[in-house]
Amino acid sequence: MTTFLEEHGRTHVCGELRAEHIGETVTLMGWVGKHRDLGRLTFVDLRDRSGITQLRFDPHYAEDIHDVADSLRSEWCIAVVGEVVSRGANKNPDMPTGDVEVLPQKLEVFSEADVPPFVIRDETEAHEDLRLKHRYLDLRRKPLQEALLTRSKVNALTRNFLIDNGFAEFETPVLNRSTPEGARDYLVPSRIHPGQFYALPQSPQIFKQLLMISGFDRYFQIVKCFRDEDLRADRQPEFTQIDIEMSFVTPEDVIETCEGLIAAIFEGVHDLDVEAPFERLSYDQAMLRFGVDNPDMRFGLEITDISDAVADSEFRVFSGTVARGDVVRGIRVAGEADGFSRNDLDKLEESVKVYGAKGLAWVKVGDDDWKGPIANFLGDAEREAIEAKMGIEPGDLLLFVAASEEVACASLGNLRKDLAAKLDLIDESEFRFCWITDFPMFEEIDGDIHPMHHPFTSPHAEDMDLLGTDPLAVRAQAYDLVLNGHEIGGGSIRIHRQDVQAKIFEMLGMSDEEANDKFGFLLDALQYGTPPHGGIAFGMDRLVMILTGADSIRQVIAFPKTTQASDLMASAPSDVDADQLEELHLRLALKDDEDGE
RNA sequence: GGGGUAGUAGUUCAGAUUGGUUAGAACGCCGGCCUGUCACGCCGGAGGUCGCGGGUUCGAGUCCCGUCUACCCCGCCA
Repeated sequence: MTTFLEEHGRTHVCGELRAEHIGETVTLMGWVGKHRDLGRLTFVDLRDRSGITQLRFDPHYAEDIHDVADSLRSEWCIAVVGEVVSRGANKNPDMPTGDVEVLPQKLEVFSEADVPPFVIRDETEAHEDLRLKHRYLDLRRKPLQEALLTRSKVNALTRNFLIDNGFAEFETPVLNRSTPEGARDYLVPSRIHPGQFYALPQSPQIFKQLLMISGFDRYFQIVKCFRDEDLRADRQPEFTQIDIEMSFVTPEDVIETCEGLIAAIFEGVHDLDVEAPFERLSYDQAMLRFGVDNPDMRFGLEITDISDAVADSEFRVFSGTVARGDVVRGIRVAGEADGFSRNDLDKLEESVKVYGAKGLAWVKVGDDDWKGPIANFLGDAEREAIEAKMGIEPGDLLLFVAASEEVACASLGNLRKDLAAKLDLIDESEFRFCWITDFPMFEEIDGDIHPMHHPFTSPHAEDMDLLGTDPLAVRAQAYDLVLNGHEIGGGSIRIHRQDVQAKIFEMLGMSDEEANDKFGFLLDALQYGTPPHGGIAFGMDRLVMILTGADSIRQVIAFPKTTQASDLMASAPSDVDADQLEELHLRLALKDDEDGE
């Protein structure tokens, strides 16, 4: 006996049939969407990833399959053989295949389906946790199918562009040694080496540099990376980078290549001409004007420093802050003096307190006077000075934070985003790129110096002398690509001189012994004729998220994890057998309140 | 580690302010009718550990304490 599939191959997909196919006999395979039973006449929407075709079961045509047709239920996987016919006067202009329907003469049920836990349709109301538990069903929905197909397209466009531009793709180890800097590592115990561990890569950074030393010139890899840190809407513990490295290049060369790649991706996905070169902003400028190093440039609401204007203010909160060496900065919200109630302003104040601000001072600019709790403390001279800096008009709302530079930036930077959302200032169809350049080489955390990017980043040539005297003033040859307020890529020119690399390790508080233990292979390799090189890594998930208009990278990852880093479908992580632990030379040391689940 | 929001039929929610008879609706599901539907329509029906544990009370979906899970944010993310 032959099976249905042996007798009938799929001739078309469900989104394909048009008026021109009328009269053809076709074989379609897919899933039952809606079935509408009108008594003797039954309509079934047959769905696959290409779209939907309406099947019409009419006993005049095939009496013998009508009972089976009536028994069809949602999400059954079936096949039909039938004739494509016109819908005549009953065309459905809302669907691409709406001119036609298929009259099945044969019906094969491959698999029946349980009633799904949520209805499979484009717009679902089901909560995300339920959908994650049955991800294979959620992935039947069109928005997720489109997102993953876009992701596949980005993969292909990336490979094509880079291969065409002389890049070669290499794989690097997933099982690697743990290195001290950066994020927390995911560790893998070694069975063969008792007590020792591999680490999963946070990025293939050192390996790609070693490939440059080997002479491969132009490397790329689309690669999974792992960081054991807390999750966010745009952060997963495993994520995908488009990893790129080039030899004999300046930052300009890397940037130019990236702009070409991005343009190719946007053209391929959205048929959109991306304007290059992209806007550039130094890190200092970005922090001053936007408060963050990933500014959303689709709207204004820039931040203004008014410290000088209020240094001698009667308003002690302002003058005292400036006297301490901290800053007073503000945002002018044009024409919104009447747009915010006292209650609204209280809410804005709560939102800046999250970032450490003590409060949010506000002024409503009237036609001939300023109003608000602090207005009386601001004299004419101060008002004029503030006006000169912020360009004030009657009807404006002014918002101020007095705090350390760090807190002022963070609070106003995020207030700026909140305001834009509230005032609906963001054009969701716009893609606005910006390079952030000249990052500081180091940042100080609790008195210790840490690399802002990573310890292989090269300082600016002209700042090299500052390494010994004023390390916090040293600028790095590092650049981030920001799109609509998301960092979608970051890279740098790397250190190619062994003595400079050793010096950086030393500055980071690493002894020679420690540096040799952890990075000896890199320091050795740098001794053998290292080309100047640099590169970048793009966050694929974030890029696809923005390309598809998703608001979380979970929507563009086939099987993502929850904010507790769990896979609700596979129930990972999980306990393991005692035998497995034994083999790996591991013994659990759980505290009383940890039961290992 | 911290802050916020949510958890009640299969699903999405209402019910909680003011503790009190039998916890409702819509969608979905099941059955019946229906030959042009495409959010099909009409009639009928089934379906509940009110997240979990404890407490207060004559009585708890409702009040109190604890806890779990999901989401958003801070910290963290070279």
